[in-house]
Amino acid sequence: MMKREQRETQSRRKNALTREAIIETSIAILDRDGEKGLTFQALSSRLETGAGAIYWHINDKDDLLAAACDAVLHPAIATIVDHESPAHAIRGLASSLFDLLDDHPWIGSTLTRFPTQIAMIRLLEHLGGHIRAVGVHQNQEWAAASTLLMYMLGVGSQNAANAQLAREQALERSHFLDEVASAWSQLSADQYPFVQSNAERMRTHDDRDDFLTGIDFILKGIIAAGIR
Amino acid sequence: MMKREQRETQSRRKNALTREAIIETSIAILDRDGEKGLTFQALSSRLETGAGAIYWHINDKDDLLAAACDAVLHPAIATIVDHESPAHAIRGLASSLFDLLDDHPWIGSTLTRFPTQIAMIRLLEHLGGHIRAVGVHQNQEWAAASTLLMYMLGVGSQNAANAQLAREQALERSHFLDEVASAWSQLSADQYPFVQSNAERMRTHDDRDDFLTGIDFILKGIIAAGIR
DNA sequence: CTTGTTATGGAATGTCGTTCCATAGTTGGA
DNA sequence: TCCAACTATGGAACGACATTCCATAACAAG
Repeated sequence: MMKREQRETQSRRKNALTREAIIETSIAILDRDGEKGLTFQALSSRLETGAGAIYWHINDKDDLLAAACDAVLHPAIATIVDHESPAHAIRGLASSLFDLLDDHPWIGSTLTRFPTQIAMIRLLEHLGGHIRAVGVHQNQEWAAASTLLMYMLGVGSQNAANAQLAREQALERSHFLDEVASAWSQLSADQYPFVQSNAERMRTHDDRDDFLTGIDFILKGIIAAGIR
Repeated sequence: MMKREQRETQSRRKNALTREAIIETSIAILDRDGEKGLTFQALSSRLETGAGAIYWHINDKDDLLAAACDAVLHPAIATIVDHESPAHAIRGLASSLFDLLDDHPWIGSTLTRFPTQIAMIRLLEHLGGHIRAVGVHQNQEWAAASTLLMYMLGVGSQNAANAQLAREQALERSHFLDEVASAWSQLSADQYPFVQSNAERMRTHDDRDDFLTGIDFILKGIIAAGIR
């Protein structure tokens, strides 16, 4: 009766339910229906089993979400190629990560919710390696890598939240941003001159470009702090 | 039967339940017991009423959370004093915001979850005003303000998640970080040289300092990009 | 006092995550 | 071949929760 620990993975039964199958199906549901779509009801009906069987393979829903997150992130991070310079490498990592979080918005909130996940350690490690290659002073390398990571997670969560809100209103993402832009452009120019005058930009801008511009700001700042 | 819209706020009853009282009590519960502590059960028992009465004044739980968020942020942002330079002002705003999110960790996740909140517009407006004062080129002012905001939200969500995990394990925040540091320091130095060698720093570092160092990186990068 | 509106509080509903448990499948030994 | 012992299953049961429903209390105006 001792759950399923780290035992050998050989299936003793045909059509056996496996942890991997559960995670893959979960990812499919998350991608299609978002975070709220992943219920044990939906999961067990898709897997043609009961909730109890699923719990033999996973601890709880948090475990499942963290595993799904890792299953998507791990191979994606591993395949990132090296670049000519550390700065390019960081930019490339950020770029890949953005695309990944854009395809799987649920990762943004999940990754933030379970900070001890191995996926985040791997991200930090990659960032840290490049940061060291840049030649940042040892006292600042941690802060530099953290800053980049926190920024990436911030954008990721934000995109996730936008995707979630758009889904609730059954809107396309672009239409959703259109509505935000309209609302912001109607703000009083006295009270909110900055937001109001930039509202139009919401309609036309490219999230990805803005994100990478932010990465460039941070990189520039890190390097500038280092050479001083 | 048309709920309670924007009608006049005069109470027609003594000991009247008001939206404001509900929000204040919610904030008290959130501060004491975290996000999971805020249930309609807890809320109605504290207010000595029923769930139905509460729903007369609020739309749903999301409405309540957003309102609580705003009720804390609005006065806090408004009282931020001006500083000698725009860069100092941004640093001051960041600093105040950090302390606020540290005192009310639930704001971190709530603010991220409802991006259309007025509170976020106000934050952007403040940041944008200072960014303009710095003299950033108009093409970049939006990206610059967004970068700062995304970074702040990233750190905020992360602190919120840490606080939540610490609460679940009934640990003090410092003990929680201690455990993270221990786990990270036991990582293989081959696979994770950067994280492993910085694990010790987790135990001694000051979150606040790291956060502000990140703000400085970004500011430096924004300014460097502008003067080029 | 009467009537209509505003507001209340608690019961009822439906959806979750999670646990329980009877039982089926599988393996290794007698 | 039969028999335990372990592994795994599926669905019922449970408790917590957000939300809705509804009878009725409190109030204002006439």
